[in-house]
Amino acid sequence: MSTTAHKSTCSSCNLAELCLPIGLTAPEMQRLDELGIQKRSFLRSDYLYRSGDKFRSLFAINNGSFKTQVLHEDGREQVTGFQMTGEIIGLDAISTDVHACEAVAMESGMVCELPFNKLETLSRDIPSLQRHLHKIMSREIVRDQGIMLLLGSMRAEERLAAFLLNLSQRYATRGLSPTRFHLRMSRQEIGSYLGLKLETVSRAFSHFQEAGIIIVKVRAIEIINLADLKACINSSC
Amino acid sequence: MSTTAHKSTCSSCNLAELCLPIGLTAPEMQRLDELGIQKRSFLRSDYLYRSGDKFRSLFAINNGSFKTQVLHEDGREQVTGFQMTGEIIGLDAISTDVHACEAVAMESGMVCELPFNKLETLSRDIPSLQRHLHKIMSREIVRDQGIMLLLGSMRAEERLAAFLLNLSQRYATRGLSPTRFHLRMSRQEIGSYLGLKLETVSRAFSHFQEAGIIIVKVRAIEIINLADLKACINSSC
DNA sequence: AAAATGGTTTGATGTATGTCAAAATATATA
DNA sequence: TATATATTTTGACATACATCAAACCATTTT
Repeated sequence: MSTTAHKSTCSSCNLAELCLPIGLTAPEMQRLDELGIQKRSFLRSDYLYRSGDKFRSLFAINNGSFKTQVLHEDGREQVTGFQMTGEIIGLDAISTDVHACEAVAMESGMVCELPFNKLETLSRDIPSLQRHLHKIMSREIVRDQGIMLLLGSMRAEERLAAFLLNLSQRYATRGLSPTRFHLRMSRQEIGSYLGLKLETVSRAFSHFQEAGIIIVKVRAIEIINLADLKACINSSC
Repeated sequence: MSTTAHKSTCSSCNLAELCLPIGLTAPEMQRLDELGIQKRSFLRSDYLYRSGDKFRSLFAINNGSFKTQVLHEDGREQVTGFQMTGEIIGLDAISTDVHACEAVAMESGMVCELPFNKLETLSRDIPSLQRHLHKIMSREIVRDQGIMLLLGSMRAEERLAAFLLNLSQRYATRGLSPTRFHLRMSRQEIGSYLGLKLETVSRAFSHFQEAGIIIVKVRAIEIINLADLKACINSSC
C-alpha cells in the first residue's frame, strides 16, 4: 500500500450501502463491525496492491477509481479493468493468497478494507452476506467473459463503442449522467484494456465524432446518440 | 440438458477426489451426501446448459471435456474456455441465477451435478469447503485475466504457444503426457478461443512444426521442445 | 507568462492477420 | 468398400490495425 495513505477505523462507514448492498437485519449490520473495517484514503497513482503482494483483504471502493492490470515477464502489461465507486477489487488473490494483478488509483479517493478471513467467517453466519459474496465473484467472471468476447471477436470501433456504453451504464447506475462524463483514463490505458494502440483509440474517437455520435473534448465525452453507439457494436458504423 | 443423458444417484462417487480435492474429515465427507449429487453421462455435442437457462447446479467434470462459449445477438460466438476432467463449470450463472454462457461437450463423459443452494448451505458448516469454493471462483477470475492478456497483447503464434503450454500443463497435472496429446477441439474452436481465424491457427501450427518445435498430425500433437515453445511466448520464434 | 512536460490527434506507410478459394485429408455415412 | 461430408492445409490477395513521426494541445513547473 502507498505510504501516504492514512488510516482510520470505520465502524459506521457507509459500507452496507456502498459496498455490500444487501438486506441485512439490524443485528447483522452490527456484526459487520466485527470485520474491523478500516477506511483508507489514496492518491492518484497510488498502488492499492501489487502483483505478488500477500493477500489479506478485499477492497470496496468508497469513491475514486482504479485500474487493474496484469504484468507479463517481458514487460507487457494488460489493463484488465477500470473500477469505480461501489465496486470490490482483489478477488483474484483469493485463489493463491497472493495478488495476481495490481491496482493503481486513477484519481484520489477512499477504500474500505475488508479483511477476507473475517469476511469468510462472518459469511458463514449471515447467509445473505455469503450469497452476496458469491454473486460478486460470479459477476466478475461474467464481466471477464464479456471482455473476452470483445477482445476475441470485435473490431476496433466496436470495442470502443462497447467500452463507452459500459461506462455510460455504470455512471447511470450511480445516478450520474449516462451521456456526459469525464474519462479518468488515458488513450493508452483504454488501448491496453481494449487490445488496441492509443492511436487506434484516438482515431475511433474522432470517427465517432465525425459521425455525430459523440462529442469528444479530449477526456470529456458527450454521447449524442446512444442508439447509434449501440448500433456500432453490431458492425454497422 | 441433453435428452439422452441418463441419471444415477451417486452417494459415493469419486467426487471428493476429483471435484473437491480438499482435506475433509470422514464425517464431513459423509455430509457431502446431503448434496444429493447425481452423476450424469453426456455425449459429444450435448449441451450441459445453454445461455439463458435457469441456474440450479454447478457441474464437476468426472471425465470428458467441454467448451464454454458466450453468444452475441448478431450471431458471433466466442469460446471462453475448454474444460477437462476435475474442473468445475457453471460459476458464471451464480451472479444472476441464469447461465451467461453455454457448455457443449467435445467428447462423451460424465459429470457430477452439484445443486448450488445445497452447496452454499453445506459450505456454511464446513469451512474448508467454503474456502475451496472461493478458491475455485477466484481461480476462474485469474484464468480469465490470463486470457485477457493473451487476447489483448499477444500475437498469433504467441497465443497458440500459450494455449499449447496450458494444455500441456493441465494434462501433466492429470498424470497424462505433457508432450503428446490429442486435441479435442477443431481449428475453428481454437481460433475462436484465441481470437484468430482457423487459417491463422493452422498456419501457426505449421510454422511451429517447420521450426521443429512440435509435430502436428492434425489433432495429434507432440511437443518436441517445451523450452522453445515457452520462448515463443516472449515474441522470439 | 514562459517553458517544459505529457497526452492527444493526424498523416504516411508497413505488416500481421483476415478473406477467399481450392486442394488435401480425415471422418462419417451408405 | 465406396461415397459423402466435414475439417485442415496452403496459396494469393485484401485490409484493419500497428508503427513511425510530427504537430497540436493541455497541464504543470519555473
